Amino acid sequence: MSQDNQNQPGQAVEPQDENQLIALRREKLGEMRAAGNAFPNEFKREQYAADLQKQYVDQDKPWFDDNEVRVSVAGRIMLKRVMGKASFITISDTSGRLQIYAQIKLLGDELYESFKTWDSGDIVGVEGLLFKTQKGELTVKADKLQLLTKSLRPLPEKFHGLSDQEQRYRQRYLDLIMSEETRDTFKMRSKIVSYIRRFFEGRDFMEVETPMLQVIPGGATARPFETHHNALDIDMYLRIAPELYLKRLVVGGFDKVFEINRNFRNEGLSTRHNPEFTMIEFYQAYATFHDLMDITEELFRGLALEVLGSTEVPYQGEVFDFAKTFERISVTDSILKHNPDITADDISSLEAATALAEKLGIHVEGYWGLGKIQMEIFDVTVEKKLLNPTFITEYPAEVSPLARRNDDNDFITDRFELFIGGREIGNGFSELNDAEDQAERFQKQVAEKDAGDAEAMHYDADYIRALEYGMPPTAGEGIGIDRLVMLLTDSPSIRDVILFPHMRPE
RNA sequence: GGGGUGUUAGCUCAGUCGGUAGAGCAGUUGACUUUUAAUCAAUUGGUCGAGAGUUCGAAUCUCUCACACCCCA
Repeated sequence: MSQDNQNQPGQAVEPQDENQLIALRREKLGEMRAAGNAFPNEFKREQYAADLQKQYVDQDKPWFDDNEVRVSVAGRIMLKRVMGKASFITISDTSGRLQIYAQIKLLGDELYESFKTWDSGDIVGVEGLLFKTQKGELTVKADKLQLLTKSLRPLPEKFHGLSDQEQRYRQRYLDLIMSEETRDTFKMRSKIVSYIRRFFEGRDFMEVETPMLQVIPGGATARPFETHHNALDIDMYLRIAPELYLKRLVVGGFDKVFEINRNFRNEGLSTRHNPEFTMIEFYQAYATFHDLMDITEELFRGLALEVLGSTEVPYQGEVFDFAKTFERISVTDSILKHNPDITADDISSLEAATALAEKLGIHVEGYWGLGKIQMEIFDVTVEKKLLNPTFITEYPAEVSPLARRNDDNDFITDRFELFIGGREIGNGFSELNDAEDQAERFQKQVAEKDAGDAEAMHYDADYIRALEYGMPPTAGEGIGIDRLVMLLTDSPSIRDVILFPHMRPE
């Protein structure tokens, strides 16, 4: 709280969207202030709504006549039905909903009259005995009732809720109040992250934290956010990936490490892109990209079973099968498989591939090699068709500056990307641990940067130095958590799985 | 960056051919002691996203801008 804020309680700054409804609630709050402490905090909540619903689901109405169950619950008033000398309200706490019965007989005239002025959205504490209504709904017969927090703003319509998407993203708190579906999505997200963490911990991986503020933004090809460190007087970047730091740790002898954290990329916003997004990256020494594909299948299958209870993953009208072995197919084979009119010759020489790319409407830059052009053709003609989980392998070295070259074919690397629902979900490879090759690849990246590729990598001399000490054969992978959560929660937009997605300021 | 759609009461939405701005919910007042989106009666509430233009007259037609959503690059 700002110290120079001279405003006294109750004389708050006039909000711009003040209206009749808010004004009246402010008046009610004013009366509460005059009557004593308007924001009491000594109420002790003892039970959660959902626990009680679960615990007493099998007890019938007469049971409660013989068994006194006294509870103390608290939550937000979502529904209110006043019938003269008795009322029902439905409150919502973090676990679920519970009905409260308020009678003038039990509460007394004064409290009951006051209660009738309370509004939906207000937060209340309730004590009383449990019973079941004629329709069998578990209800608390309130003998103590206290308004804990006055809500000054009216809630959205009780039946339709908040449907304006912009408002749901900008005022997520309101979306969470109104939508069980939204609450479930983020509970699911928490479960997913928790499962992933346990999965790797259970395999002796160590969780680490590496710099988010980096002097050289490395580990991926993307535009970084720039910032400045005043004391050191140097420009710094928000990280686009943790990769190079995690591999330094493998050099240091931490054979199995993982990090779940945010990356930042200074790019456009879309249903699949948010400027900050969450990735898990994990690295395992003495493993290959084949091992990673096995681990990934195991992880995804386990996750689906854990959070959905099934290996069939419904998504936007499709169903993806996580039970079957994930298809493994090379970049070039996948192009041929999904495009009967494209021949192997069309994509095996720079000239032919360039011609094909241009026919597909791709703007080919002069510095692109065959590998880059193949990937562009793949992006346009294959990616969207990869619905069931598919590992695409044999990525060109040209577009894989950190991956180990294939022993039999140095045009390609021991790398894969995982696609589900037509979207890239993961990217992994056997790591390039040849310091001299890595130095050359960095130099090539620098040349591409000079040639106009703003996303090309910087030369990271300390990373080369680390590799020169020797990194054991290692494989590493990154998985986009947000896109994974989208899949498992059947969410069409990345904004639906990020609590506070980035929007243009109001 | 390009295209499409949208923006009307606190919320969910109507608004015909350009002719005085509508409903439901919420709110307010009254009735009602087992309701279930309670019900019944009455009633308050509007810079129609912003600006300009056409017109006797614009929520409605035209243009510009803002924001959002969707599609494409």
